[in-house]
Amino acid sequence: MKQDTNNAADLVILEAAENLFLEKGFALTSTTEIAKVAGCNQALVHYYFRTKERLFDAVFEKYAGLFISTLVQKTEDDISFEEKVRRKADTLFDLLKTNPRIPFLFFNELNTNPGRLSLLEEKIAGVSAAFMLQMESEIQVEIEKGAIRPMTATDLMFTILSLNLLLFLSAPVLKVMLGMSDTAFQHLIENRKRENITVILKSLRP
Amino acid sequence: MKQDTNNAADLVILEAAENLFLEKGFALTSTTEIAKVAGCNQALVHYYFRTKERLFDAVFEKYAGLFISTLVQKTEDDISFEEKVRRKADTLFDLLKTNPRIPFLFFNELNTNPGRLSLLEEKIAGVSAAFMLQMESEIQVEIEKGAIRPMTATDLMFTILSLNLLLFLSAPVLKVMLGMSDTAFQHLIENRKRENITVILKSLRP
DNA sequence: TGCAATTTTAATAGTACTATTAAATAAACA
DNA sequence: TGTTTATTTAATAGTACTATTAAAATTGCA
Repeated sequence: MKQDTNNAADLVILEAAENLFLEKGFALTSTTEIAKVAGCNQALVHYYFRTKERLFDAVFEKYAGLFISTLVQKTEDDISFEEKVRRKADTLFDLLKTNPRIPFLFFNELNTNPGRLSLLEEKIAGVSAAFMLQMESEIQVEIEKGAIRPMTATDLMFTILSLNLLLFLSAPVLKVMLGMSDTAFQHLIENRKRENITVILKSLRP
Repeated sequence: MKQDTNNAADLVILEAAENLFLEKGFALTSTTEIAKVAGCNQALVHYYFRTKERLFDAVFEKYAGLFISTLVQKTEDDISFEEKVRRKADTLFDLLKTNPRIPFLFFNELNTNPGRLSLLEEKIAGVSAAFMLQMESEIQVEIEKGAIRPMTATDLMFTILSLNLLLFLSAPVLKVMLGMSDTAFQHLIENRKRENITVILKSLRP
């Protein structure tokens, strides 16, 4: 592999693969191209990862872990429910801003390769159940106080996810449609962040 | 082509292609497979459509037209603004319910093949501008009345689209994650329809 | 019926991709 | 240094796919 880097070859390959998968998805990315971007022979990709599938799994698992752990992260205790919701949306938004192409990759691959679902399933099962139960009970308290309207934790999480995910899923379309520069688009993103949080918080109202 | 149908061959091919594209996307669908599903020789696919790309464009344009025209459809005049919003969300939801895989196909292809964007762009340009202006002025009236909070037509449309699109984009994931039967999933969908409309209407509040 | 146009097929050229293998090179180490 | 181990490459087997072509089958119609 290239001598101008002290990274281990497998990491260089992994990074090249990651970028290409994020750009074009699994099907349209070839190991030949990954090798070219990584600056090595195509056989080396297979030497380290055996199959293109395993290489993809490595990328997929990395980000699945990152997203899931962020989503189920417990917020501080000594803040209001509204503030907790705000922070949850905020954290998700920032994670997406740093990894804007991940939703595309996930939806694409989960839709085309149902087998990948089971991989995600086992990863999510334990952690999410605990988190959702906790949230459910907090919501129940708020409802009984009359602070928010009747709803479930699933309802709320789905709203938060929908608003934030779709922004980044549609980013490439929006950029072209609105003929925006990258900085103009950053502004739109920030505006929409505020709008998303507004919608989420208003949606709680009794 | 199969003799047990009186459909023209090109329509049978188009329908087969449509189903496969919706199931697996452009890249993972081969003309060989399309032919097999259509019950004809693979060369016939190329005889009628010349390239796989053109065949895809036919499917893409059909649904782009359907979705765009539904989205910019003017609602009746003699109903309240809130009712207009409700009906817009309602119509979109029903369209998605009838064509649940279209969002996946669109996002997938617009993300992987940026060239397709220009095709969509010209289709959308004229009609959407007029619709959005109309909506913008109606919103302005409501804001001045103090009936709704300050917001733009883009804000509102984005909220409506986010909530409804993501439900169907994530359907395959949800089905597996929640281990649901098809009928149980239909229930979830209908519940979420109500929830979406609730969120949208609450988000208008001053 | 017989001819012309259309539709369908078999065969295949050409390309690209995944994965493997065996050989070459470099690193580790005693 | 010499030998073992790990890394990298060139070569290639094997497969699948798009698109074309020429011939066969079918259809429409004079």
